[in-house]
Amino acid sequence: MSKVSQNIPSQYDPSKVEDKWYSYWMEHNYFHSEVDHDKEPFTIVIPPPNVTGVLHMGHMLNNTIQDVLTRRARMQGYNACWVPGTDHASIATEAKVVRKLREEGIKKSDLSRDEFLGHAWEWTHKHGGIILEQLKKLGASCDWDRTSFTMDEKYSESVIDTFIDLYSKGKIYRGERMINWDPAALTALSDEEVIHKEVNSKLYHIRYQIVDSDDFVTIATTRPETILGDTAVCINPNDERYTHLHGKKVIVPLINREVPIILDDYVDMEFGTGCLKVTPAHDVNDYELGQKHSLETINMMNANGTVSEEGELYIGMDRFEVRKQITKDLDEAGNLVKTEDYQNKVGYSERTDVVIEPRLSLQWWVSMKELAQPALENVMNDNIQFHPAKFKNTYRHWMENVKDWCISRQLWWGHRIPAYYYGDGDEDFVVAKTIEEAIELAQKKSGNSSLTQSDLKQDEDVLDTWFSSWLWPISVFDGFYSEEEVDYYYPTNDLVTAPEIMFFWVARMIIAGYEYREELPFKNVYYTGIVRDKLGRKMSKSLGNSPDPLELIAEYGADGVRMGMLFSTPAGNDLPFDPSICDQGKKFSNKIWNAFRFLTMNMEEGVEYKPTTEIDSENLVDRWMMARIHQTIKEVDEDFRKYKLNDALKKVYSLIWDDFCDWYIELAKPDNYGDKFDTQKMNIALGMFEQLMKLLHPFMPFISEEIWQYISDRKPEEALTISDWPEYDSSFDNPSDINLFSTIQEVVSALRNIRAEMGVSPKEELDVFVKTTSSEITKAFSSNQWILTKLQSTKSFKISEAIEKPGACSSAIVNGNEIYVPLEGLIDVDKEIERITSEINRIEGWLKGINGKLINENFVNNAPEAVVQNERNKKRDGEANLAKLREQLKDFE
RNA sequence: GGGCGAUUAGCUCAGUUGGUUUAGAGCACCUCGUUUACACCGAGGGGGUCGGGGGUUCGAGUCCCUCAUCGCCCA
Repeated sequence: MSKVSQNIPSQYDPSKVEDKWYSYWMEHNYFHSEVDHDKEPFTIVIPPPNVTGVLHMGHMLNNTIQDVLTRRARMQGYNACWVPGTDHASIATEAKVVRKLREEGIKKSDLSRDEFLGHAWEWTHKHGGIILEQLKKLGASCDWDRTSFTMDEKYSESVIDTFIDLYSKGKIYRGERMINWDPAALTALSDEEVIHKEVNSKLYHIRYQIVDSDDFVTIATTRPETILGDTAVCINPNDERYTHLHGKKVIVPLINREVPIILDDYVDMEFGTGCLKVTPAHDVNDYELGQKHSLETINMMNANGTVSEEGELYIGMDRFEVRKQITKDLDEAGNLVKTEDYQNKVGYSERTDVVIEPRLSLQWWVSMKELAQPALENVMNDNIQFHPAKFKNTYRHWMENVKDWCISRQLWWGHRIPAYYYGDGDEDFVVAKTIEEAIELAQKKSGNSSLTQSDLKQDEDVLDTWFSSWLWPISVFDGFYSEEEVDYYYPTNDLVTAPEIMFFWVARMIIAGYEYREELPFKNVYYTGIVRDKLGRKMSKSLGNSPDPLELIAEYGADGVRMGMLFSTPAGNDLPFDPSICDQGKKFSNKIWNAFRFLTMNMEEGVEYKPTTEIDSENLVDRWMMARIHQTIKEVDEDFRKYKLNDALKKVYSLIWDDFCDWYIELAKPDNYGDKFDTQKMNIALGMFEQLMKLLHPFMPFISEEIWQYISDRKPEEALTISDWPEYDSSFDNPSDINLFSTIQEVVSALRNIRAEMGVSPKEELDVFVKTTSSEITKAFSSNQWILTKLQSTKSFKISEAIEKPGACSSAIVNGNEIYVPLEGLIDVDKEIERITSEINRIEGWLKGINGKLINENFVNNAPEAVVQNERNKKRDGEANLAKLREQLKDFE
């Protein structure tokens, strides 16, 4: 090291460091990966954020974790490849573009499809890169050359080809079904895009007159407006209350339509009145009843949620207005029996947050049952591991009850469905990649060889966004058209994502993986928690309860934010976020910075320092520090294997702060004020610092690289980010050194404790006597006495088994060794008595428990010998200590 | 309504196959302190009997049952 500096500021300033190193890493292409069959790949594909989105706290957490995994793998020598990219987010983006156009006075309906798409692309190009740029600020070590977008040309082609393939295999079909309709976005949604919320509604009891009778039946409904579409009333055939109604008809109020009373044991006799109104066009269950009993379906609602012509009344009125009005009208007509408060769950659109309408509609579907099989099996048998594993249950439940997937969306932004219609019949269509192929197929299917391109009309709808995202781990490697990359990088290693998209995305990627590569898409899925605010609400832009990630980075540094988030989030647990947790990260940065700064202040001008791990084998402190480093390497590796990232970080944190800063550096300080470090001592300290920076780098890449580069002038190929991950070496991991040093630490703590309790200043020189339990301990303490005297100012320090307890003194016991500190004139007798008495009480309580066990014959006879022996040892040591304490107490009485 | 998971110090969480002490860590809190980096610091300290109840066991925060509260998923 040649850059000796006396003028490093005492406050670490990340803003001066982070951009510099990110640029350096980019400049040297460290994050780029190429196929290299001599190296094992480590691959992560990013969960592609919404192309028009901006970074939120969830992204911060998620991408920090991916970066930690990627950086460590890179250091371990894997060919690390983290593929970034964005998702076109059909509904969300289209909604934003429509809103933007509306603000400019343009209605979507006034534009042609192509014109609209022009605006959408413009928007995408303007906003699409923002979030990826923000990830760079966080330090994300993505291979930016591989940045993908779900609507890239090649990617789009794979989506269309997949559609065609599944259609040809009979796994995609077109059919009229009950779907979830979003009356605001004017599109169908999949089941997963519907959020069920508990709401306070009303249950309306409405009576229907029986035809040719003065009798009535009363039904209960939360949606009275749908009576416009009623085509039956259903009762349970076993319901004796209604036997007299079998075969009768009733009159739908207000519109006076006669509809049959049907019998079906689907009806729950306990619920409401036991009579169910049936509206086959507007309720999933009613639809099935309708099918079963061949009921008429009346589609009484328009796409935008207003009443249609078929509704006969309230035509053009909004559904919720109608609910109010019809209740009033029913009441006036004498049909409203009562209204009661009622809590129920209502489906809302994930994107637009409007109430979903069940609606009968002709859509495209993926038949899921068969496809889901391998995806279910390979998670349950742990071929794909979930972290934490508890999510397997949720996954299984969904997979076992999987429903067909509605994939068509009545939107323009996305992958347009490759179906071409040549007539009005339900089957008058073909599926083809191009219109040329479509013509050929259509001529064949219709038997009409005169069909031309102008007779064909392509489906107006686009595919669900997830129908493209499920190909992500394959398509980003061009896996549908070339084996070269996908063969090497696939299956990927880890996927880091939120549990909330387990079904939307994770499950479907697994399905696509087995369908198209007969192989899992990733080996591990790490589910992050949800970042919440103090009130437990999910942080979101719309709620306005999320801090701006870039401002956080500006305040605490990317390292500080990364560390703060990781520190407080075990895998799968929600993170109640408070910006102040980043403060701990910032403080840690500063601590590291100052530890390093202290070393530089102890360097001699003109000396060439060479960091080394060749420690002074005579020095217990060196041996102990190396042992702690290697112990930590081992533990951290184990934590990574279990995906316990926050445990790993805590261990590195404690190694640096507690072991290295609080003990190692303190003991490395020169004896005399103004002296500099001895060169070899400095080299060792720097060597250790290097190891620490390696362990820290995945978590805090910037400060670790900064210090690494400061320690020595490094060539580009020597950057920390591509250096070797430290390897555990058991020859350094010496438990007896660790034990001895811990005992010495306890002696120091005991002396500090005495000073604190007695109000003795740290500067006051003490006489210290240590009466040891054996000659081995005496020897060990004596040869390391310098450690004790360096950390405690002493006049004299005597160690022996034969120490006679001096007169008035304060005392302590460490592992049976007695420590005496004569404090003439300073001793507060009452305080000292209290100290000893409370210790005696503690040990007596402890021994009581132990004796209780040993007296119990069942314990002595049944417990394993080692356990019993251990209790006996505890009893022996405890009693010995007790005797010593009682002896000490005597002197004060 | 069905399923899953949680409930350990003021807060956030550890606690491995039931057996080292009267249950650990970080943050917060209290006391002292400007000692050769760091007050974004150092030293010391207080604080929980592990949601309630019952059971299994020589022994349970750790296994079983039950109740309560909270969260998530599904209908």
